[in-house]
Amino acid sequence: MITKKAEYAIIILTELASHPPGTIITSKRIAEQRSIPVNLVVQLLAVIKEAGWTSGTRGPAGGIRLNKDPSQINMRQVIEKVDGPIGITRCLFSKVPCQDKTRCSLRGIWAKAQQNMLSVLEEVSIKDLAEAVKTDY
Amino acid sequence: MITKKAEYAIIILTELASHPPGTIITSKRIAEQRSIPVNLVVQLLAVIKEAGWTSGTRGPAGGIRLNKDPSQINMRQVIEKVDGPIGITRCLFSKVPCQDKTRCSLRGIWAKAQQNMLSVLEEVSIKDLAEAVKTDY
DNA sequence: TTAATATATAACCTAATTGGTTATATTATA
DNA sequence: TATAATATAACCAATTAGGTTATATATTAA
Repeated sequence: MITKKAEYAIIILTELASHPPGTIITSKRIAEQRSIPVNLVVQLLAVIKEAGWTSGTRGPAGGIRLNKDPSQINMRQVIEKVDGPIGITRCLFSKVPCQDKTRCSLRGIWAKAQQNMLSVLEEVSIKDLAEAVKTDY
Repeated sequence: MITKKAEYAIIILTELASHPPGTIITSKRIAEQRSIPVNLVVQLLAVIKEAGWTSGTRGPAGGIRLNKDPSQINMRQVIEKVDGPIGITRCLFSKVPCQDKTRCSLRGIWAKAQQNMLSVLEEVSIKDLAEAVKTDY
């Protein structure tokens, strides 16, 4: 399952992307705005930063800035960065198909089902999400 | 994630469906044929039986018989019977959408991604799987 | 220079889930 | 009546999810 942490990470990036480019926002503010535990925001921002999508400046007046064009970050990328590789089945994590005939027939089906799911998530960017939120106002 | 138990259940039904209609097979034999722990086969057959797909006769010369046309059982049905309702995200389990704007925008996307996945699993029946295995020989 | 504010990083914790095992009861046949 | 089979329930260890706690480090303003 896609974890809540991955969902939070998407929301955090969306919050950053819904302000003018270059805007610096504090973790605390993001947490308040989106009702996410502050500690989790901080924890997730560390992972997000690892991907190079944001950078942070410390001290008073410090905060987080979005570094990458949000139209170039899609949902799948964020999920995989936070949760690791996606697999709807244990089977899809192993490189080698197993020996059992039925199970091998299944592998192709799992893969197709998963790809159908992922293609939706690949088509939606953080920018799309930020705009969708704005139009809701 | 779709559990190994659900996958096992699919394999068990496929094994039953790959013999002439009405054939009685023991749990032990299914377990050996498909390399599944016997205890798990027994446990899963209890769930499968609940759905009315099979019936068992006890005693020596007893075993399990497939009751339903395997073309009428699809993968999604089996998974949901064993694992319960499917949800790629915690969010999709709650009937009510949450308040946060970003999260509500996400809900529709999760739902679409999940439906794309499920439609694949709905299209494949136990009969399809049993035939796929046969043609592999 | 020091207090306050903010990110950065790591370790820890509890509850639920997964993938199974164990134990026991029941039924039917030889 | 012994044996082979299903039926049912309880149990269990390892992993994961979701989050907290603690501490270090950098920056600014007074």
